[in-house]
Amino acid sequence: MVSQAEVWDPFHAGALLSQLNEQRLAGPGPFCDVTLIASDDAKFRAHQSVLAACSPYFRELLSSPPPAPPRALSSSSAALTGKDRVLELPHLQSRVLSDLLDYIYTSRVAQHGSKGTRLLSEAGRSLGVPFLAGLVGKDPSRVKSKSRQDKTDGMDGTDKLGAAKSSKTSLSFPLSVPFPGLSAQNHCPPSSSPSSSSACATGSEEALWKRAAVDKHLQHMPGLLPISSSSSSSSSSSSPIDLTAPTRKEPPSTPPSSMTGTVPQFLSLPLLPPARTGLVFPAGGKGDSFPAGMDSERSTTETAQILFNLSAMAFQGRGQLEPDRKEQGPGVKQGRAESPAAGPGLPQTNPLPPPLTPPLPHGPSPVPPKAELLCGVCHRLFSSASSLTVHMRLHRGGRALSCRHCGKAFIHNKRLQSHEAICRQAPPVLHTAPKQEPPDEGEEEGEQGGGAEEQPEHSRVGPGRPLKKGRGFLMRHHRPFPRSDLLAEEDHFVKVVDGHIIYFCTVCERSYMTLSSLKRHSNVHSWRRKYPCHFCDKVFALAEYRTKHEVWHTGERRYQCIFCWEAFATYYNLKTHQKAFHGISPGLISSEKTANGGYKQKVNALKLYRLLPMRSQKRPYKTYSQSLTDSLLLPPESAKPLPLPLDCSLPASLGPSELHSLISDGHRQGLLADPSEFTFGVKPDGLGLGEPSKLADAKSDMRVRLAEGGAAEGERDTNSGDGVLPGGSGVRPPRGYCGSKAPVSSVITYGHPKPSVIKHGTAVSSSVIVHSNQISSGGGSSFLNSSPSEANSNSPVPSKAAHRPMKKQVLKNYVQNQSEGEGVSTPEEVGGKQAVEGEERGKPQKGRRAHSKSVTYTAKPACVAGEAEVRGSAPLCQITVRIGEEAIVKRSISETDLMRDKSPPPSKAKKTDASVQDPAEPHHAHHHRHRHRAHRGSSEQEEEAETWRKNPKASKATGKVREYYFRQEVREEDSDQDAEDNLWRPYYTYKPKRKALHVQKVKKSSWQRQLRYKRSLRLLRRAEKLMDNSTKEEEEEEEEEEEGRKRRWGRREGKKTTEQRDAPKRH
DNA sequence: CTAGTCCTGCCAATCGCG
DNA sequence: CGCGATTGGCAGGACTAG
Ligand SMILES: [Zn+2]
Ligand SMILES: [Zn+2]
Ligand SMILES: [Zn+2]
Repeated sequence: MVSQAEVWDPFHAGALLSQLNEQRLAGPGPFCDVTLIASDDAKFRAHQSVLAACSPYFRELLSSPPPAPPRALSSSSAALTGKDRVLELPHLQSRVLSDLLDYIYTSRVAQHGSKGTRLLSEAGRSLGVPFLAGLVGKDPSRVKSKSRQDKTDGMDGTDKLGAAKSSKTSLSFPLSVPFPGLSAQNHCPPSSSPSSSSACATGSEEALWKRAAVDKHLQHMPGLLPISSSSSSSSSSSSPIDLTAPTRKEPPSTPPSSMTGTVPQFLSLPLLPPARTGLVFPAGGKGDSFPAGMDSERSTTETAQILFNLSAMAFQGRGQLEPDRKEQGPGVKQGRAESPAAGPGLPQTNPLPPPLTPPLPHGPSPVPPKAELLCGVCHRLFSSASSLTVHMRLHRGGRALSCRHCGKAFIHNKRLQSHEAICRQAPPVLHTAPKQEPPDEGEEEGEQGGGAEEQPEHSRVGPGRPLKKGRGFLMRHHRPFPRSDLLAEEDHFVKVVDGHIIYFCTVCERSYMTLSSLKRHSNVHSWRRKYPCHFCDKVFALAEYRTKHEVWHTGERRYQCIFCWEAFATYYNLKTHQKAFHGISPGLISSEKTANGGYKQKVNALKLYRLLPMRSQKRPYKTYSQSLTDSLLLPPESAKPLPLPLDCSLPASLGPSELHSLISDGHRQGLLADPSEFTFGVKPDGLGLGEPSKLADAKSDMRVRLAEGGAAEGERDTNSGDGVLPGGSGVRPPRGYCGSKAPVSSVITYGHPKPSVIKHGTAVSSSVIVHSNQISSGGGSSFLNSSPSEANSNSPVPSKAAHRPMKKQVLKNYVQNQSEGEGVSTPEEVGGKQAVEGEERGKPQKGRRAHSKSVTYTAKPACVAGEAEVRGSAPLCQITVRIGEEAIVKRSISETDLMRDKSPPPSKAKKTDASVQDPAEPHHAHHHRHRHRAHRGSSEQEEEAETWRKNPKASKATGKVREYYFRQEVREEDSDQDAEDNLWRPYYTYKPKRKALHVQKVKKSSWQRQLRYKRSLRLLRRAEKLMDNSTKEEEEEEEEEEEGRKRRWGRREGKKTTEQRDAPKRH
């Protein structure tokens, strides 16, 4: 077929195959359009055309419109884009399927023992892949070298195609593995990379990775593989050899049109970079490296044929295979011009060139209901298929990447790349270790206690390995104690740079200025400790994460804006609010941060917000920030019970119902009314955490009063609203969550009147100008909430906690506060001033008199910032803070400008809505699927905690109940499978931060060197570990990371930031 | 791009030990 | 009480998802 005049690239087939293989292994990229699900639910990504090209079975399957069932499946198990198909292959185990795909994409067959081979062979028969079918009884090695004929023999009836192919065999295409010359770099020159999509590495690293891959291939495929005569190539008509055939047929529309069989054509192939062209006759080079000859004999393998067949269509549009689908882009079909015969891989059934006639009803329906745009993994809903597709990367994506050396699976290319570099370096250890998966599996099992997921097959790591489900991954986190310990020991290494000690995580190489930070971080890898949410099944690696997360459940809003008194759930929300409504630039708000993103309290930082005490005081002490903050700005106010913590302030006398009624009237439904308002405990609002709880409303007044009253009472033991959280919802913590009960210190010292002071602004740059004189001390802040309410009768908390005496200081302060309370400006006052703006918000207006000295903060609109004032433009808002006892906020700004317009950010509305329905954190709602079960941990603590949860009362007996109560971190041992599902994981993986490097900018180069050195050390360590059988740890960790990484990389691979960050690390 | 999460330096509070 | 080791809260920039 190839015309004599034609020039052909002997390496094309191999390179193409290689690329295709990479595509599928790379995870959910734009190229793979079918997901295969093995009996054990393992999922594999592949190309429809490739599958169809090599298996009649797939061809048929894919050529027909997706059956309804499949669809369902797709929606549930994997989100797919319209084009994507999901094929469930219940008769194939993941391992077999993996091997099958490996074969299809690499021409190689992994030997897994007779059984494995047998299974594979069976699969080959059932799928019509002669070569595989013929594996049984054949010597693997031989098999490899076998010619097509052999394969043909094995074929089953399934192959309709069978016959045809042989003829074509004659043409040989070296399956080449990309010869050296073709190395990835060539394919994807960094410089040119941009054009290359996923297939090509965008970055240099990627290039390396590819190169590695190539090398690998070479190793594995030293010679040319025999061409299998397999029938696989579906179309008899299409001769594998005949390059032109397919191409020529192409319809005008297709891009691939270029393929004419001539050299140029090849060039045009998307997969192969132009560079390749030059390769056309790598003559010299290739000959050397490859035995070359690309004679007919060696040349093509079955896969090669497939590739050839595909080459024509591959990029025309995947649609070909799935002509029926409407979803495919409109353009998709166009590509398909060829007659059935022409398209090798194409199902003859769909000759439809007719893009026109697309859709079958059941196919992915043209317009899938949105309902279908549901992530099968997390159940999240998406508005568009594309978004869902992207999202799915998070779940499945690139699990399939595997190390060519050891087979270890990775989610992200980068990770793989780095791993391979290492792997190559330390072949002995790493290579083998991974393969000895047994340990790994064993470990999981042991730890998991029979996790549902353990499937030996899955555990295998290697190319084409099944994607593990989230659960599977998670499970890996569990390590036996011993290991963790071991890990712990090696969790870091230290470097001294310029006299500074820098701690590095051995796992991810992130650097830390402090050991404590590193240790804290290391748990992310080791999961030595787990911090389960008290409300849901999520588990976190850092206590802080859990704490923050729980806010979603409690609805607690601790960040109060001093300008408008609105309270927010997170600092972020507060900041956003102030920026939007008060024109305050973050910079002014407070502390300065360290180069690393860490934070350093400024001595005279001015805080424009108040941080209310944590409702669930896990730690009965006032935080550093609190004291500072309060002392600075809030002194006066603090005296007064803030409205926020209703629960705290709520007098017992007042029944919830009353409150409720109060609340209910007014703004309840109003725009402004936010859920937060109704925090009384009556209902869990759990709502918009992001939303400010409006202190100002009418209710606020009430609250204030109540609060005061409550405060007066001192600690109200009887807190009717026990479930209520400050600012928040009445959600009651389920398992041992101790709400306000915590003894503690919520009350903080307040009092020292040190008037900080502020001044009005003139000049500080941004919008707010402040000037503080002496900020000094202070102790603190005051929160009414302090009431140690321990007592809530309801509170599950054991008496112990309740009984805990408040600190003297705290009490003292508290008392003081109480007394001062009267004079202090209350929110009400503020409200009054705000009244202007406040209507919407329903803030009460109460006129108040300012006492003592006051300072005025001027906030301008962000846009106007600073300058406006200079010019004399009116400040958006002025805040007067009275030093001493009360703070008064004056707002001269028109509310409208500030608040109304911006008003409730969209997010607000959303959240509210959502929240109403489900108090739970929006994002993790889906996590609830799996119940977090009791931890079986051996650790006492854990048990305790558990006990508590199950039966709070039971735990009371122990004197330490409280501790447990508050600290439920679970040790590794307790791993619980279910819990694992919910393990927290970052969006991205841990890698050295760029900033860390920045910090040391000057020394950057040296750092890099060090890192490199470090890495080598790490390798050594790893090797050691491996020797110890501790391989898993790393793997596990890596996998975890990988997941995140994959996400990250997937998205940002090409970005500078990423590169930069990596650079130091990698180079 | 925005909204929101993640990370990590810094430090408060606690715990264990003497 | 001091001291060292831990734990984890906080800020706010870095970074991700959508
Ligand atoms: Zn790390
Ligand atoms: Zn939760
Ligand atoms: Zn505000």
